[in-house]
Amino acid sequence: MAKKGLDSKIIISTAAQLVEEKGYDHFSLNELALKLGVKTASLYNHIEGIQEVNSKVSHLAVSRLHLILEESIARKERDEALMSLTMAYRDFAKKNPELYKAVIKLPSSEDDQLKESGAQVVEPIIAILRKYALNEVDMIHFSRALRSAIHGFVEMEEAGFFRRHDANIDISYEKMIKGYILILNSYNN
Amino acid sequence: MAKKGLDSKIIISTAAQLVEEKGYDHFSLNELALKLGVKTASLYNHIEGIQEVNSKVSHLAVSRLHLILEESIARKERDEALMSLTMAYRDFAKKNPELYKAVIKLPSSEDDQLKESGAQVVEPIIAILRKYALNEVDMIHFSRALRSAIHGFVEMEEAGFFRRHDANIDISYEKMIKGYILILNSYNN
DNA sequence: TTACTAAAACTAATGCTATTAGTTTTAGTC
DNA sequence: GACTAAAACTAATAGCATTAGTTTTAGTAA
Repeated sequence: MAKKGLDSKIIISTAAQLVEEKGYDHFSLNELALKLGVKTASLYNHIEGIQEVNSKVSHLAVSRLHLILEESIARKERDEALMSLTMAYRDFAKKNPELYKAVIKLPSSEDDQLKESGAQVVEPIIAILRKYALNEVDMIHFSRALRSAIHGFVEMEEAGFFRRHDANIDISYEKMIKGYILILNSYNN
Repeated sequence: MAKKGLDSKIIISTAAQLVEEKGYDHFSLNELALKLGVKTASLYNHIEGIQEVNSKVSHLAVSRLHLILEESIARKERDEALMSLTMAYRDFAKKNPELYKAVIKLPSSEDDQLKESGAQVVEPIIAILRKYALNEVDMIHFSRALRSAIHGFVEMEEAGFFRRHDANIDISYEKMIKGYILILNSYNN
């Protein structure tokens, strides 16, 4: 019963690990406590409840995605940067499918947090778009469409919606991105 | 304790109603039984378990969406049909946000069922695309991109990701769809 | 070195959840 | 009117999140 040196950070990163191992929908505080070598009730010395854990796991997921997106566009710009970012995004979702599910679940309650976290994914996209000749409003319209396409694609792919045909799925994705790049370049320059 | 005349159909449609009322994540067999005026255990005379209910609710959701998509393209074709279908899709998701969540959850276990249900949404889209000059493979690539964009958009909108700016969200959607129509028409004709 | 305190662990209990086993009632048929 | 199978029931189990109350620990002050 010695103090285990638990803190919120260890709890959340272990939770994220558990989410990836057992699946987002099968995460439980019991298993989390077990993995931490602690009784379930003891977790409540460090957390408010399970929804706080879920929320923080979502923020962790977004942070990791953000990091990867930033890395993907380092020393790149325009078409090359956009292709690199979108590939890195899908790669992240494929390597961390269960954790990625947490990204879309950022609880809509805590609105300010949501804004900040949402911004983490938009930010590198906007950074790329600034190198094209779009006005501010069109940039937002375009970024929404692009994020929709990327997120929609990786989620539907993971859910198994794109299994049916013999059309190669990597090519589908690449063609989709190239379509966006085409539209982007048509704005002028 | 008279027989209540329960059957799978009534159970599933009531479940769908409950999902919409209480939210997809707060659905329970207890509340379902309560709403049907029956004890929870009695449900098991008609269903295997909760995952069967979830699965069938998903199929119901897809069927309803399919119906609406078919209606939306009746007596229309090409650009007009595509615009109508995509607007109807988003409309459905906005009017039935909780039920729409069931659409993406078609359990990946039952593969054959999944193929069939997935097909229900692709089918009317493919029907429209046949009027354009795409070959079979490009049609599949394009339909994947389009479905990704539509689904991604409505899900991210519902999750609250598009709240930040003053760019009008309806216009974002319309511009996105018009982008796809532009690409589609560029294939030739 | 001892006493005190607050944090962090614990045990135990509550009320949800889905599910199963066994029992009683009902509706329809022979 | 008796029989049968379906469909309701009651009761119990196991797992879940959460809360209250208790004990232990680590660190500080006397």
